[in-house]
Amino acid sequence: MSTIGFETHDHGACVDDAMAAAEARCAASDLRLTPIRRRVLELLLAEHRALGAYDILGHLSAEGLGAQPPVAYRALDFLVKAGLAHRIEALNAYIACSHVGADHTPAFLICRSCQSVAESDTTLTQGRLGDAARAAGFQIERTVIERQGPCPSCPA
Amino acid sequence: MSTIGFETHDHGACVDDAMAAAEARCAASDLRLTPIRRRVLELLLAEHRALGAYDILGHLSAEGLGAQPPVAYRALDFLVKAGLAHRIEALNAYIACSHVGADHTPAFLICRSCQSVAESDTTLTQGRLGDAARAAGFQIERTVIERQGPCPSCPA
DNA sequence: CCTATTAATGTTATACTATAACCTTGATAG
DNA sequence: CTATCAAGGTTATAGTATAACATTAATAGG
Repeated sequence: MSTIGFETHDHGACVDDAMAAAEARCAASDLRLTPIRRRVLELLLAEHRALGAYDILGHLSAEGLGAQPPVAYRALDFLVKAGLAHRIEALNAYIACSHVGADHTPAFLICRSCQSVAESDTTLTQGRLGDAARAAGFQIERTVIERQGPCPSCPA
Repeated sequence: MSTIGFETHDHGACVDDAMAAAEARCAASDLRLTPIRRRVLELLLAEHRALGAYDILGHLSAEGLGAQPPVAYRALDFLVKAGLAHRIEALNAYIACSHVGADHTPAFLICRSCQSVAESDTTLTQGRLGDAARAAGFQIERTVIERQGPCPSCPA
């Protein structure tokens, strides 16, 4: 299991790599990374932090890329469906995926102060919780795992 | 690990037991289960299903117990803080707790068709995901685990 | 090349979710 | 009995999300 988000790192390279991975994935899957979608992904990648749809929309409209809510929501929906971003349910917000390419069940560590988000890529929970679900006759399609607390950089 | 929600059961007794447990907990912790709070808990217990704040408000206002959003949100906040109900983040909705008394980390199985919710009481995930969090210097205060899919009663 | 078709974007309007702020009422303790 | 505080009442507004329809752009087939 790897965790990305709270370590210091070469963020420029991190963003470049992620954009390259996104390009590759879209090319391979015949998905279109249009200017708006691309820009939204860049905005999300710029911070390891969850951004609301209206935060995104603010940036877009400042850049003349669209001023109405559907513009932001459509781009975010595309990125989420394409596996390039995740929705953080507990915050009604969005974050770029840190593990593009892997078909994964993400688990997030969310700072309640600064809204930094670390993504733990894990399939480990599938085991026992999956057993309980199967016992109940329930077929899991989507899993949300979000843990909140103070991050290493914020006061407890 | 026990799962409550999709099995058939004596629902009258289930509700009665839960109300009794809630009364006991409030008495023991010096919490006030006022008429509105009590009624909201009853409404949540009546179904093993997530209800939105405005669903609750609709019932309350039909019964003359308050017509404005804060009435419902305050009661729901109280119940959640008291451990008598949980918020389902993925649905922006609320459900009665199935394990009153236990200090637990709930995991939910949520039907995407009928919005039935089963609560799995589990501390099992604490282990490995907790390790990852500790390694990242992250102190977990709250955990959201929500899994969605078709339930046994709904078409896949 | 042209045009039929589909995907994406633009736009308006509105629905749904949630809380701030302030005031009134009622319970409780001293 | 009254000071204090918790709960509830009310108005207004903030924040999140989508339906519906018009327009434009990309692509494939002729």
